[in-house]
Amino acid sequence: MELEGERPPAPAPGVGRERDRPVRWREVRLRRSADFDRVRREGRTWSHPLFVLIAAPNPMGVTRIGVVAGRRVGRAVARNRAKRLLREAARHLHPHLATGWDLVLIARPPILTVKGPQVEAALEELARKAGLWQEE
RNA sequence: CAGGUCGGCCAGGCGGUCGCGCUCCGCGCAUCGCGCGGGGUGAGGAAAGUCCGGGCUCCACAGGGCACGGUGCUGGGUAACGCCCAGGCGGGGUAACCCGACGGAUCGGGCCACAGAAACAGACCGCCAGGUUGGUGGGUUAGCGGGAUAUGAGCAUCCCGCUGAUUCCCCCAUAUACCGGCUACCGGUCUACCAGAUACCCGUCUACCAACCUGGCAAGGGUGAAAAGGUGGUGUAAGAGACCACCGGCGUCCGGGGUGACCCGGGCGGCCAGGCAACCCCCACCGGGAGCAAGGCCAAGCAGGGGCGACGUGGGGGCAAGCGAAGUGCCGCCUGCCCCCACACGGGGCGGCCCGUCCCGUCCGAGCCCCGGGUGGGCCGCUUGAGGCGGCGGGCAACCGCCGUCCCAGAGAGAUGACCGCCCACGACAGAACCCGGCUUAUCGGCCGGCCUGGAGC
RNA sequence: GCGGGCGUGGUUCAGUUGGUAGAACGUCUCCUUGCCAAGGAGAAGGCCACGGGUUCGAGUCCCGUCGCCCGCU
Repeated sequence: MELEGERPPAPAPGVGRERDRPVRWREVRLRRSADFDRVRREGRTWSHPLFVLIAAPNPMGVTRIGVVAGRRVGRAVARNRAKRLLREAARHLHPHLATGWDLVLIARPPILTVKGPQVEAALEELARKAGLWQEE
């Protein structure tokens, strides 16, 4: 399912491969408003009915992930639900993602109709399209 | 048992794997801090909407008046409320029970479309009295007169006219005779006088209809959401609370009950004239402004520029320099700086205005406006509180007091999720962001209790 | 957290002392033209966002709900 054509720059080399270790989610979160703005301004976009993936390279050697659910998704309960599903999927699949990227996941309303594994499958599909997927 | 009504409670549960926020203990690295292991704890009845009320924090705290906003039966509860409890009154329901912005309409302004005579004061139809003018049909029958036919003449027969407005019949008219309907109209039904003379003459009495005029009336009709107390009687030309009886309502006074709203009984009064104050308004009571992005501390960083802007005046004091032939003293004059007082002006506190008051400033300038620059990190506030539970006591209750006991989320891109198994029989509305008390709205289903109505059985 | 505004025909908007809801454009029918457009004549189309209340009567006044938009910090 490798996508041909132009591809984002290769991940920074020489980063340790510690995929066996459980990911410490709090260390790989994208937190600052400036980071979100930078990714959405400079990054490339891949979309899926459940959510949208935006990716931009960073020079830090780690892959950070931010999660967004706007008012279109629903009220507070619905937005929390959407962000939890996206965080859980990202946490599980983080070891398979290329390093040195900042990712933003934007929830769409249909995500409320599915369960966890479908979100993980959708994230894997988008990661493959973006060329960020690394088979173990 | 069925239906109804009111109140209270629960908000899927258990187990396993991988994860999250906070916190405690131990160990390790070891400056903050980080990592590992273990324990504890972790969203709601509405956390929601932000419709009220407070606490807390900062700003401001002589005060007065006027605005503005809110609340609106009474008493109580409370930190406070527009909330709650109890009671009163009004309305709904067979009942339990539920609902009610529920002060004032004889201080004033305003509004009440259309219809209707009139919407708060009146007369369209109508009823009554008086006056003026005009009118009251036809038939039959009778009388009288005339004529025609016929005859000697008459009677008789036929025709016409007049009279009896009244006795027999018919028709017509009449919105207060009655019934029905599409209701000032239409249809149907009923009634339409009395007396008197010889229905002849004279005279008298009197009825009815129409139009108009003058006056009286407010019963009835019709309009409307709303029209002047209701029923019966007296009374009158016709009528009317004009008067009377009973009933209903209003005002006022007295007596009684209640803290009070209000209720009960009695007397008196005129029946005086509606509704809307979620229209203005009046009355009573309440209300400073902002909000945890409040506010405080630490660290880091930066760069300033422009515009508007009040006239100042008088007095006093201190210091310094100069001048008055001389003088480190005294006095006077003058200049500069600083301070105080009074007045004027400008600005601010003072939330909208005025008075008043306090503070700052008046050309080295208070304050205001515009442009530009830096930061957007950390800590505190931050959860022990009008707190939960249990018991006792007070109170009809809301609630309050005392004692005991418990600690029960504190995040900061923002913590409860993912997967599997089982059970109940499939899980609704929905996520804390400073904290409480209420209200309102959303909500699958289940449990418990009080009361009411109906039916059945003992 | 605090504050403000708006929901009316298909669309854009009016609508004051509360009294039968209007305009423009659009739609439809007819006329005009060989045909279309323009033009002329006429018509249809609204539970005034929703639910209660006040009033005889509510688009309008009061309370609540929903949706959309804006401002300040």
